[in-house]
Amino acid sequence: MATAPQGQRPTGERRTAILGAAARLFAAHGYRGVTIDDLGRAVGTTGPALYRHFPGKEALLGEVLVDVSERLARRGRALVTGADGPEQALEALLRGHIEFSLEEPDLITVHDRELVNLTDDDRRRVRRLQRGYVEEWVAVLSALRPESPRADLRASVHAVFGLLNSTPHSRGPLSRSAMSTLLLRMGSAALRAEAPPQG
Amino acid sequence: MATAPQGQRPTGERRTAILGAAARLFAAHGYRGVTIDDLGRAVGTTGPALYRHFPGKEALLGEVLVDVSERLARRGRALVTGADGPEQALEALLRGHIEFSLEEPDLITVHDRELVNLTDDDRRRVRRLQRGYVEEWVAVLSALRPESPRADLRASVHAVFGLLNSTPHSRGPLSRSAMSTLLLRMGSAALRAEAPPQG
DNA sequence: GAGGGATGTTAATGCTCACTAACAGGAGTG
DNA sequence: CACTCCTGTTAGTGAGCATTAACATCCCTC
Repeated sequence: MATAPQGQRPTGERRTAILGAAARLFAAHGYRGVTIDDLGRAVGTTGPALYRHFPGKEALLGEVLVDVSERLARRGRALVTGADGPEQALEALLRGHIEFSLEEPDLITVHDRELVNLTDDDRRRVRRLQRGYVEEWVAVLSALRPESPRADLRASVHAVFGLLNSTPHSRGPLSRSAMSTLLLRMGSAALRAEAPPQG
Repeated sequence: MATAPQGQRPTGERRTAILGAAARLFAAHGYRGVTIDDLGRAVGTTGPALYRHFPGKEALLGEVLVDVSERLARRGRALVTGADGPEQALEALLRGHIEFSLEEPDLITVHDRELVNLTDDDRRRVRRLQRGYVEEWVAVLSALRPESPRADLRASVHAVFGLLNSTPHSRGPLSRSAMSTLLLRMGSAALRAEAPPQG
């Protein structure tokens, strides 16, 4: 009646539009604060139309989170293997993560906040991917300071993620590039400071 | 029938028990993932008994978040005014925040995550308190490096909060004191690194 | 020992919301 | 044209859950 439902191009462009809207809305209102109808409206359809593309709301969140986690993990691996030694690898990881968090603040927000709303199965999957990404960082750090216990390095990496992921909440009036510089500087200082007093 | 509802001591101890359970459960399952009945059960009553102590679920969340924010802000102010110069003030702020986040990880988690579920009114209140706390840090930093724009300092402070607040997610096998040392070291390195290239 | 306030209990009530049913129309294919 | 996907639409349906009603008990004070 309203808009004609024109046939879709080979790529599920409606699908990706839904995923985008989901990320944006989940970031703004939280998973439980967004209804199926909200999501439908955001992509120009009604709520139930979503079920033509996804089995349900949980699956939607699952796909968003698994996808982010995969992208981060894949990118991390690529950056490390492509780098020329651990010093460079670390800088590449920092720059890559910062770029991601400035580019996709919604995904970062949802990733941090909605783990609790996943299916057990999806949560396991996301956790595994996260672990892989963290271990990528830990391996690089460990090459730089072999004397530090892995547990310390792991905690340091999580701490730096917290620092870098603060972006969605705090960029304020700073330009993207100013924020990027600031985070790079702070992040690498934090990681460099992590060595225990003695040796 | 079951347990006798003995008269309560002058302090609303049931009240504080409820607030404690709320913080714990909200941290574990998210605000929307916790029902009134869950909360009642957690303090040894049934759900509706809560309404004898709080007007509703939203008010409960509001009280938890306003309370944390007030405690942080008050403590921040006290530490700064009691300190001997900005260098010491900064260290006191760092130590204070770290202690808080290690002591009350649930409150930190909820504070970070559930802002979105507050009443507009409560959200405003919490935001104001947060702003006050941030400005406390910014003022100290600004005394240390008067040439840095406030906006940069503000972003730096948020970033360091992200770093320090990573604790609930990442402590792992580290002891409290090891984690505390690590965070202090990383946090102050990050803040010290924040100065822009030139001057 | 009667009255009242504080605190609980169980049983509604009513709303929100994910999901399903039933039906419709366009696009490609023979 | 007839058939079949594919993707929509509107109108249920049923569960979950915050909140309220109605009623019970204990403690305190007079």
